[in-house]
Amino acid sequence: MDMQRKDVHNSDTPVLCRACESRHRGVCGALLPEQLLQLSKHSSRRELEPGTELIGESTTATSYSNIISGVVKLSKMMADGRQQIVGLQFAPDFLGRPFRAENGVSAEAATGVKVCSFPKHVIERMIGDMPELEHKLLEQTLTELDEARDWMLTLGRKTAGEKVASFLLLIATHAFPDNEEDSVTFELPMSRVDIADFLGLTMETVSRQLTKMRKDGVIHIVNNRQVEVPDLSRLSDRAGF
Amino acid sequence: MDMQRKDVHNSDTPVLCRACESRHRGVCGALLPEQLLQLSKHSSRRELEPGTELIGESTTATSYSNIISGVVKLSKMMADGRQQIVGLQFAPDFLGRPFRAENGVSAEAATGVKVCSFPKHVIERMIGDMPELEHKLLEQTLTELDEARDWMLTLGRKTAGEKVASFLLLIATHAFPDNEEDSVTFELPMSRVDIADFLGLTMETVSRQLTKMRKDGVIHIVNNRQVEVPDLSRLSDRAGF
DNA sequence: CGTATTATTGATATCTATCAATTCCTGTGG
DNA sequence: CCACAGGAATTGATAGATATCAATAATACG
Repeated sequence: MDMQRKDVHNSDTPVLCRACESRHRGVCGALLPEQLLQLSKHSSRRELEPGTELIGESTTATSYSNIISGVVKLSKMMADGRQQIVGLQFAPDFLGRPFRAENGVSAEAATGVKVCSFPKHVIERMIGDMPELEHKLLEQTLTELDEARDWMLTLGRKTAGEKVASFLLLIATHAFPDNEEDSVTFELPMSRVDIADFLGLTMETVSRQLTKMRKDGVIHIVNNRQVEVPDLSRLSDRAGF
Repeated sequence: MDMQRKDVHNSDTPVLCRACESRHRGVCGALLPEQLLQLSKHSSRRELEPGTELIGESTTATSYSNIISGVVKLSKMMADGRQQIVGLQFAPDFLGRPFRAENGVSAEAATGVKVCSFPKHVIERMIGDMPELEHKLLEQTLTELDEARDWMLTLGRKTAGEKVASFLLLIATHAFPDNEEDSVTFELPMSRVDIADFLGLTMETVSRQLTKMRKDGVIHIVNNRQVEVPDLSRLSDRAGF
């Protein structure tokens, strides 16, 4: 079931969208050129530095965004400062919660991020008019729910070593969604502290596990951020699959 | 925004639904009497013993259900047997994943459970016809996603004591959604092993933490399953809020 | 009642966190 | 291009929390 619509005549497509990498992906993929035009009238593209906050944990969102490129981290914090990253969002994910007053999580650019944003009321009206759009939203939400539950297993039942391997596998598969090779090289989208906050560990434990995997030849650490995995199936084994 | 429709004339309502506790709740609340009639032609009520499996982790679901009463636990298992409960579902939650081939989780009756089930294709056709129904589904999915992320914080960053307190609080609030009192007594819907699998702990640790809370006067354990909480705010403090 | 299951309690082992140095990158200015 | 500063990451020593293994106690059930 392919929801994407290809524009036969580019002239129908709004200027802003014409060069957009996500034109046919994510929620925009569900829109007709005419609807896209409507939306694009109110939308704006922004580039965000790593660390920029997009959404506060208990603020009411006034705008929604499509991620064009980069990685956004969603996190929750306890009163005493303990933090847990509850999800990573990649292009072309949709960012924001229609019909929900509070967000419950804060969203922050992990890497440099390009987004296309539009005001809350515009998208909500369009959703009311277009079942197709709401369907797309349900699809993404179901996917996020599956990912959240997968990660609950990781957080609750895996050892530190398995957790770190699971994280590397997650990044590797998202960086190269349809990779067929055994070997991949990729850039980690975040610091050791962030990785620890995603895995429910400390920075030191993450570091030690990375070192261990390096010594065992499962990974090669090019520099702090670049990692090479010579054999994905060995990494997969380490992740507990 | 109240999605429920009250039937002015009961005569419109199908016999099966007339006495149903969930008639105006969950997905059924979004349906008109005539649509309800359509659905009820293919639906059947079942009562399930504790421990009955509703959905297998990697099986394709052929039917969907509304929970009328009781608690259903959703869980994931690793190859070596480690288990993690990734969610609890209470009435009037909807059980099943439209548009998704695999379930990814297994569902099992934690307590005795009453459900109202209908075949996959019936509900999927109705969803196509009724945006309202899909909206309801999106709402529930968003709620489940929020709950999953809350629990990720619990699993990743809370201590054993905080985890057990969080669990008791979860059950207390679901058993009595609009309780105003300080004090509540309720029945735990599952065994110590299950609680441990939900919290990412061992049975022994759960037991020790319960004993500790009992000695500290935060809870009173009537018997293995019955728990009394004299002061919910003290429990709340223990949960890390 | 007596038996089987479930839960508690105890002793010890193991894993991860914490605290404390280094060491390694990265980026900047000479 | 090199030296240096500051942050990020690694490594080491130790403490603390939870798991594991084992025994006992309580509860549910026939």
